[in-house]
Amino acid sequence: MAQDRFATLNREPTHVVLAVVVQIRGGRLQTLLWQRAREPDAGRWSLPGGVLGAAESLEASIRRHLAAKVDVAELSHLEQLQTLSEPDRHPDERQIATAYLGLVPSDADPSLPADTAWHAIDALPPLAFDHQGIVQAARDRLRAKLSYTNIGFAIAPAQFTLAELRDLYAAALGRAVTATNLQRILVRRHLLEPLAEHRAPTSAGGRPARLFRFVHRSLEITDEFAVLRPRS
Amino acid sequence: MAQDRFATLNREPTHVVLAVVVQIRGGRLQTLLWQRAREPDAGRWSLPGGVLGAAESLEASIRRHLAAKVDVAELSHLEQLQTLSEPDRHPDERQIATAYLGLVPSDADPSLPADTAWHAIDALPPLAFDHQGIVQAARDRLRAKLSYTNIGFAIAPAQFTLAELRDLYAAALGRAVTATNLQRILVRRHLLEPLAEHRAPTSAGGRPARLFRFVHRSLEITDEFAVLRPRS
DNA sequence: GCAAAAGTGTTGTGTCTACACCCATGT
DNA sequence: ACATGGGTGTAGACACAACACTTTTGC
Repeated sequence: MAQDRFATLNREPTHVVLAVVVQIRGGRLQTLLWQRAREPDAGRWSLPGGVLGAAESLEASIRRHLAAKVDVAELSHLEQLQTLSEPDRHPDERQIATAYLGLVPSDADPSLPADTAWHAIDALPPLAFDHQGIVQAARDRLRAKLSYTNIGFAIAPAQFTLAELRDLYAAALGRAVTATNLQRILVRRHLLEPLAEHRAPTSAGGRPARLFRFVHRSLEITDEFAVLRPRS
Repeated sequence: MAQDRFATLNREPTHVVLAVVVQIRGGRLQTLLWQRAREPDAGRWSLPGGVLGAAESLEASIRRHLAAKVDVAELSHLEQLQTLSEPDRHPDERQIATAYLGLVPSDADPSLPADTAWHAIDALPPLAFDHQGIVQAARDRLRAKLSYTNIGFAIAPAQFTLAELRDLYAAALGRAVTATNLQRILVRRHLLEPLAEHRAPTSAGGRPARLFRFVHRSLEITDEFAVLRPRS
């Protein structure tokens, strides 16, 4: 295949890697954006990333580029989203872009360079190029996976109360979630396990909340084939 | 981003596009493979595809390359799977590959070139490069989407009996499926609609089977957010 | 005691699997 | 008539949402 030749320009397009780095901050789903200094689209916010190196994989590349913006050790999960290739997606040159979804636990607070900031996904500024659609795809992917995988581990701290986890799920899903049912679903599926410790109540009083943690801290499919599956 | 420079070789890798073209033939899930004529991996079976052109999108490119193997009009569905980028995935040169999943309805029988043939996915020959894993990913994607989308339209003919559809689902899922429950699930979700016509029984007798068709013939999510969703 | 927050019990509903039973045709 | 394959009825299991109720704390 590599030897095939056909009658088009032989110049390879530039391959860039982008990431939608998502964290729940202040009860809202937010993503990391970087303000472009140069044309095209100077001044516009865009997804962090950069050009793929000659000897690195896409995942290694996005980790390398993100390291300039955040502490990569804070990334609890990273997965490939899609590759964009419309010939006119970049005004100046032919550019292929592979987008990743990265998740940061809600208790991390990485320091950021001056040109980089968190933005709420439901109130984004105008974004450069086709980045708006990539962010929406990332949000949809996260929402879907909250339903059939254990991906909650990647947005939550190592330990948390159910009320805290409920707020994280509610922020990610964009709708109210009850702690009661959330607990039953996640415990029934063996995603969540209770710890012996409790969290002391605030000055407002209330019963001390039990702490929980996710059983596994890497992605697992927990509800495969919802339908057309035999009982046993 | 495009202007960024860093201390690696500036030569862009070759970008190829591959497709796992899937059809159910003879009650088995099969995929289209092409026998490599040249080194590396000469003689090995590999996924059809080719080099991305300078002015085309990935999807346009895979359609163009597939046109050399099958009648592209037979493709009922085409979606991007993933992009592979391990630096050593090709022995001779740096190569990025974007893989697609293509579906062909079971009643199509496209004519094929001499170097191309259908192979049952559960009994593949050794494949070139990392193509084995791509085929598995394609199969898993199809199986999952049969549960929560209307993707059945893409493996089925325009009209079919429930017994025929059951056999297609069974072949794709790799497990027994009952026509009774399949009908109820798909009719309840308004994916399937009955037609007035019936199919005449064979010489073996039996009640004439009603014909059905899919309501929509493009991909739709039909069972989003199985969990944590209010009763509405 | 009372407010506040966490946690449990329980009921009802909808979706699915499984299986028995009925229907329509050819020979 | 009876074999063959298509189609329907129905019961039971299960997972889930909803909500009332109980528990444990601070003030």
